[in-house]
Amino acid sequence: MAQTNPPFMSGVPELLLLRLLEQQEMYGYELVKSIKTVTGDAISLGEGVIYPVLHGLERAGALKARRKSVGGRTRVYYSVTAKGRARLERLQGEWARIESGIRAAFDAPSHA
Amino acid sequence: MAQTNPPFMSGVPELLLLRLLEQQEMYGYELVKSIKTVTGDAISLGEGVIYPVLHGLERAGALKARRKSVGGRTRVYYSVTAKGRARLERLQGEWARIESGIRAAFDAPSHA
DNA sequence: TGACATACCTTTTCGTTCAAGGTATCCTTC
DNA sequence: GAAGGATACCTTGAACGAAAAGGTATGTCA
Repeated sequence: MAQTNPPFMSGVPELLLLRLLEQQEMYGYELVKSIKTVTGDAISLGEGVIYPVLHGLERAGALKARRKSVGGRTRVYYSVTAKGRARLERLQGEWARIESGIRAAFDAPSHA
Repeated sequence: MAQTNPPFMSGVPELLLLRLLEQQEMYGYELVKSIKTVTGDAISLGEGVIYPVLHGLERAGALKARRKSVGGRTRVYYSVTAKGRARLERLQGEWARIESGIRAAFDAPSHA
């Protein structure tokens, strides 16, 4: 069934990850749970989405990872770098632009 | 270079087309110009995006087309069907959900 | 004649989300 | 001590769909 690229989701995982990690370092599994709660259950991202994005952002130098053993389990904590903060800011601007454009389109008067 | 899937644009063309055509019938070229103005220049979609979406929506029964000759030129006017209106409503709901989720994430308090 | 706007369209590219599956450890319950 | 669920990491494959670039043709204006 693989319902891919559902409407309006492109770029959203990256934006949310950067936002959450900007506030405090977290690990993948934790981020999955966190996104669901901070968005008030509006947005839910699976691990299959989170991990690739995390790795991609790390490769791009936007995130920094460090391993930490907690109770026999290994966690990989991610935090945002200066480059990541810049990226977040750019993405936020992009989002604001699109969002305002759509709002404008729907606020426009109904007749010609 | 083909910068595909730019952040936050998935589903947006379809949403805007349905919104504009809900208000009055229009043809492709006109929609390209219209989207730029109603969104306050925030969103600009090329013909390579508009036409495929238009055709897809027509095939799906969301739009109805009729050809019209105007000054030697042929225009294809599109209007929204009942099915299209339902689709627009569903998409609007989707958009509202995502938008509210992101707003919630950014309104959340900055510390743990 | 040339240039530009109008008006339609298709093809190709490729990034990205998602579902599904895979491994391993820990904790609780029976 | 077996079973099941939660925790925690990860990869693969598919499919979608936005964008760029290119293509055709007519009208208008200088």
